[in-house]
Amino acid sequence: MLAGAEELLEARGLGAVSVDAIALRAGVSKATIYRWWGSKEEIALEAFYLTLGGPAAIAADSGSLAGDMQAAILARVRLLSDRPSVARTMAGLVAQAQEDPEFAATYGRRVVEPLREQARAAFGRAVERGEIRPGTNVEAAIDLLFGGIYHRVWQSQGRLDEQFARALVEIVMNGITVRPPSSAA
Amino acid sequence: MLAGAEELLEARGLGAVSVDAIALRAGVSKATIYRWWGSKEEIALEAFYLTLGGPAAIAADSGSLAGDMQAAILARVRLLSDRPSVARTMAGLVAQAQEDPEFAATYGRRVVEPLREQARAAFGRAVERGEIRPGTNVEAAIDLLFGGIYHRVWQSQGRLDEQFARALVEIVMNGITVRPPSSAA
Amino acid sequence: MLAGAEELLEARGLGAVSVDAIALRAGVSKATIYRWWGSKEEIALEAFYLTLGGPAAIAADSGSLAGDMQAAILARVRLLSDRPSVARTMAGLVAQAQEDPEFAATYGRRVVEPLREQARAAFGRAVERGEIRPGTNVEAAIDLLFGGIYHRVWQSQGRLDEQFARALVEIVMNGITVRPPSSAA
Amino acid sequence: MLAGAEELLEARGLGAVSVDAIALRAGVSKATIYRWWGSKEEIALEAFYLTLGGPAAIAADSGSLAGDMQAAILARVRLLSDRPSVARTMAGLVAQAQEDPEFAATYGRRVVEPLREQARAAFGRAVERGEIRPGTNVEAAIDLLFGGIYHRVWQSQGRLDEQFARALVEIVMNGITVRPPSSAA
DNA sequence: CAGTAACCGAGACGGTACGTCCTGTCTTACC
DNA sequence: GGTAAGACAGGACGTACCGTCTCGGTTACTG
Repeated sequence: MLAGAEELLEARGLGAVSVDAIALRAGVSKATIYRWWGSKEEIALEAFYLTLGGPAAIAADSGSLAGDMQAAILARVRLLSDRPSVARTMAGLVAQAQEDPEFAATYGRRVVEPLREQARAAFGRAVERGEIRPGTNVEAAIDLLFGGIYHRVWQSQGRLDEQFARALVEIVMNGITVRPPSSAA
Repeated sequence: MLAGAEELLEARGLGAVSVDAIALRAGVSKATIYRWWGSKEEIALEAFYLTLGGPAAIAADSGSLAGDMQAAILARVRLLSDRPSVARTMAGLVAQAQEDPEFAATYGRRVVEPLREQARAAFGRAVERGEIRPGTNVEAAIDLLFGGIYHRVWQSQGRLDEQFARALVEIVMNGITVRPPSSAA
Repeated sequence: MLAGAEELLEARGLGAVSVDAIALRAGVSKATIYRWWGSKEEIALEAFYLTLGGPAAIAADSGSLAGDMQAAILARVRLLSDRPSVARTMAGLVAQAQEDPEFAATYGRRVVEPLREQARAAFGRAVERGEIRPGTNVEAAIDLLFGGIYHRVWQSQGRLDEQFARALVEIVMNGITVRPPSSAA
Repeated sequence: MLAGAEELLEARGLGAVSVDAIALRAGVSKATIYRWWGSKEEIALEAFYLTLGGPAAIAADSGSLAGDMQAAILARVRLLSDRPSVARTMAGLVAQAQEDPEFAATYGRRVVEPLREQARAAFGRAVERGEIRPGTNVEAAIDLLFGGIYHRVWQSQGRLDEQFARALVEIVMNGITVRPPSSAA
């Protein structure tokens, strides 16, 4: 059922897929669909659940924040560049989240939080190791890194590759200025 | 006409506004709308044109890259936090851009490029001043900064305020690590 | 549903009735209408089905061809003169039949054939009784009688009354020449 | 202009021809069309004017009523069978005449009356010659003859040929009964 | 021979209806 | 008792015409 929905989404995109089509493909009645989900966006979200956020796959500790971030960012970059339909569908989910607070909550819980949680853990380890400056706004750093990816793929429409992923991490780690000041924020 | 559309979008959101409703509100026939625009997303884009990207409002040179970035980021943050309907509508535009390449091109030209252009100019001045490290991936830095904003408002659903804007710029300028090495990751 | 359509047709005429209006009046969705009928003409045809041709109401045998014809012609004349909207609507159906062969078939089956069948039966009895000349073109006689009515009401715009009905039958029965020869023209 | 309209009508039929299409074909602006005609039906009527009724083409006196009728009926039968689009278009004109009294008047004046006038003249000569029974309803006879043709072509959908034309005249002249009574109507 | 009026093509426009599609609810009949 | 099948009201879609209307650019009259 969710598998069929996923195939349809890959093939046609969220906007061009109707609940009727999903029901037909799954050999299921529309009423049954509405018994379990509230909209095609919820179906898409569930269909891509593991792919998009999953139940916080335990990320290995690489020993350095840069390594952990690199791994997380690269994973997401690869997902979005290898399966363009996932990026396309996510844009639809994000749009839906702006119009439906309940869906927004589900989206946050299923997609955003697992990744943030993972990132927070990595930052936590970095704090213990003394890798990052005290007073650093960790939440902002996370928004920066992931936001950079989505902005690239959704808005700038630029190349989304490993080199770009590295550049993101490099900048967030070290900044771009020539002579980093000794105190901050 | 565009004014009426804008009001409707503010009031109801892109998803809940129909072309019929826009036509009715504007005292205009639907055929006329389709003569000039291809979808309600195009109308929304044009209605918010100046607001969203405008014809590259010449940004003042504050003398430092940090100052220029601060100004640009703060402006966008204020736009999205003061007028939540703009953020909501933009999510719909971005989703539409993923499904319609022609619209994506228009969106890029009208919304993304003006801001990037402004940012590129600021970065160019910074290079001349020797403010940033050679080899810095300027495009990635721009995606980071703006992407951070959108990720915050659309996905993290966190507070979007001046403090957040400052944190974004601070991190991109100076990084987060304690002792910035000369090369990274 | 058909009752509502009939009222609308009576009140406004086929040309001025829209499918939307029929749907609204019947408290029915337009999609439902198109699920069952292909055009407003088909609706009109079905709405007037019994009125226009019906399932060949068994016509009584009056004992003579003149009597049978008189009854049939008079019935139609009364229908068209008592309910002018029926005549008006039929003209629209006939026009539609010229442009849509499938509709023409339905029209023939539902409107024309039942009456012709009835008339053929009456002529068959007349042949058995030896009332009519051998070699008579029965089909032409039927077209004459009914055609006379429609020509009067649609084209000549003359009075359509019992006297006219009698004149039609009288002429077809006995001709108009003074001394009917045994062969003609 | 009218020539172009006629071609379009032949090719597509009244229902499928729009005023825009006529204007385009004639290289004329729509406003100009509406300056001269009130509807596409009026255009069609004028385009087929001579064909359909003309300014009472003086019909030759064949010397007998049967001959005169034969000529008139045959002419109309040939017109409708040789140019099916004329029959098709006329059905549209007749339908329009039922919905628009002003158009009905024009239609009567241009199409119906010229033929009736010609027929009346022939009947008048027949009366002088003593060919027809006194008290004969001439108007009914005319409706019968022409109506028979239209009923055949529009409703019965049967063959419209010379044999049918002869049968119509034969029946109206001599009736169909074996032994015509000596008094009538 | 210039100035002016009438006309016309082009086509945008407000409006109405079209026929299609999809949504979310409901009922029916089967298993 | 749950479910497929699918009918249904509702409503938006994008298109096609209608009849009206303004534009300019020509003619063809007039002074």
